[in-house]
Amino acid sequence: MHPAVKLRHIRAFLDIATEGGLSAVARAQGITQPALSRTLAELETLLGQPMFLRQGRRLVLTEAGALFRRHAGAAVQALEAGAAALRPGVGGTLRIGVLPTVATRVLPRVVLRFRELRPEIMLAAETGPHFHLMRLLREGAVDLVIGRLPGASEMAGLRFDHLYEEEVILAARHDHPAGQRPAPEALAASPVILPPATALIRPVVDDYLTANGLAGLRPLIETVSLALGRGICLASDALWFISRGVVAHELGTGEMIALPTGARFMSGAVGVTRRQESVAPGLADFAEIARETIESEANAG
Amino acid sequence: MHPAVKLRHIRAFLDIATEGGLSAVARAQGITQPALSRTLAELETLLGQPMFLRQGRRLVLTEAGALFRRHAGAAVQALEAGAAALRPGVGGTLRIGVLPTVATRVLPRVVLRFRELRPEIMLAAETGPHFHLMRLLREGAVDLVIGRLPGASEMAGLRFDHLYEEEVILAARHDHPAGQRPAPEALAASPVILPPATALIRPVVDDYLTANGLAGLRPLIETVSLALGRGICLASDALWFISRGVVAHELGTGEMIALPTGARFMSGAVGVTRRQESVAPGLADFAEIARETIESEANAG
DNA sequence: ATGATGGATAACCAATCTGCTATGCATCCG
DNA sequence: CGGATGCATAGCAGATTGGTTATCCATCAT
Repeated sequence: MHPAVKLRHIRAFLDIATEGGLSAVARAQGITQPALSRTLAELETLLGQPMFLRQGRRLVLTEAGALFRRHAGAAVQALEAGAAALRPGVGGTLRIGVLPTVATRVLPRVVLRFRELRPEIMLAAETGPHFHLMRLLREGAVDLVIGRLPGASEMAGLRFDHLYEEEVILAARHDHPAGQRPAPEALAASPVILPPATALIRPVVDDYLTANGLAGLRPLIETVSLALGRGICLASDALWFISRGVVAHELGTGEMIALPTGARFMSGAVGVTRRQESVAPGLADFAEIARETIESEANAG
Repeated sequence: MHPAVKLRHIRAFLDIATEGGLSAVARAQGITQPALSRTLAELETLLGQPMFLRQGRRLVLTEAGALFRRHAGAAVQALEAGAAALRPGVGGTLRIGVLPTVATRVLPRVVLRFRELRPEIMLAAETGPHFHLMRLLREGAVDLVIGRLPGASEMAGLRFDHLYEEEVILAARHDHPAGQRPAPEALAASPVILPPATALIRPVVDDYLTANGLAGLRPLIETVSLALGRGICLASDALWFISRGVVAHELGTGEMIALPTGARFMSGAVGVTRRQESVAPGLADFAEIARETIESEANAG
């Protein structure tokens, strides 16, 4: 691009494009119409082609103009967002929907890091079953949902950024009698906790059970709640089908173990889902911070 | 943002950030070090806080600086891309991976529209089974893949933008004897064409068959090829499990029909998959054009 | 320690910018 | 048709810009 293009040109261009005329914009900006006219003429010269068709006294975007407008708009928006990010003080609220998978391990780090970088933005977390969160997302009541990839049928108008891959495991208390015995065997002998029908991982678990001749198995209870599931597992011989992330902490401390299922069958994508056109304050940063956090962790681990 | 911030400031800032020093940048830009020093100082004043820590004679980005850098970088990139989009002449090549679903109906329109808007960019289309295309995408041999959402396990580092929802249907020639009889019944009486094991929709079809007590059904052949599948269907009583988009044209002309399956079970997301960080020429425009095309079609239809 | 390197600051200045007014011309609306 | 509205062009002027040189100071490497 010609280096003489200035932000002033871009701003003027964008205003004119939205307004559809010079005089109104000029008045609004407190300058005269000729000044603005010249600014626009300059830009068109620098870019090498007209941005508007002069139809009578109306200005309508050329194809090239419309194309450039998109880019220019994005550019200015990015810049403004950058400056806004620096301004201390209130920066609005970023509302995030949290699925259980990420609540234990990933999200705390992301949140802490986010707070460092964007202290002016308040975070509000909403939890619940995925369909609830997806509806909130669609309605605009939350700005993003972080967790497992939603079902394909729910993705219209949404955008998904992948963070990492995560499996469903079969968790038990550390001194569970099944020990290292293969999972199907253990499943027949112990009470089982399944994810509820509303959970994204439930179909995957059902498939596994069917494949191992355990279709129709009657669970002790259905839950993905850490507090509840863990409590039951620790106090009994129960086995729990759950995303690894949910019990990552307990696996780390040795309080719980993952029984070998003999298959890495039950893995799925975890990431950030947002509305495609959303520009909530800090959203882009949150997504990027999440990615960086995962990455650095992967490299460290 | 303070309106006195100029592109010059931004450019200088970005250069300094990458270089890590003033003198080198000043030399490279053909200006003196004091000039650049002042430019930077101005920017920091306008933004309200320092972008660099002066550690000895080294300049290292502050947290705020790093944050702003991301935004600023994106902004400049967007602007440059916009200007580049206007420049007529060679604009590089955008290599797209095409899955069968979109080849018939959606992609032709998108391509034509893209050609209008970005005539300088050459499009090169690659087809094949999805895992092949995903590998090409990952390796950088294609810039995007358009079609059904890839399996979760393949999405690491990728980004997915949803375009529309599409079902798998059971297609047959228009005067098929099964007529409006429910699909499960018809399936027992006719040869069946299934998608190959490498196709994304195969598991979905298998689930359907299992649910209808037809697991293990032996297909006439496995294919998602329009030419082959259509040829066989038209010349026989064969029934074909295929994404609606593949035979959309034939459904439109009445040459083929969709048998009622009594379930909208087999739907899935269609969209654009790309590397998260990719900035191939025209990529963003292609994705946006695809979205607009779908949208306008949805509104029109 | 010491010379070399790199950044900050100050004083200065020419070129450019960015506004203005005046004016012309086309179009739209009664 | 005629007045009002809106864009383009031209000429002009003050403010600003964006560079310069000179100088100082801190740090780093030898």
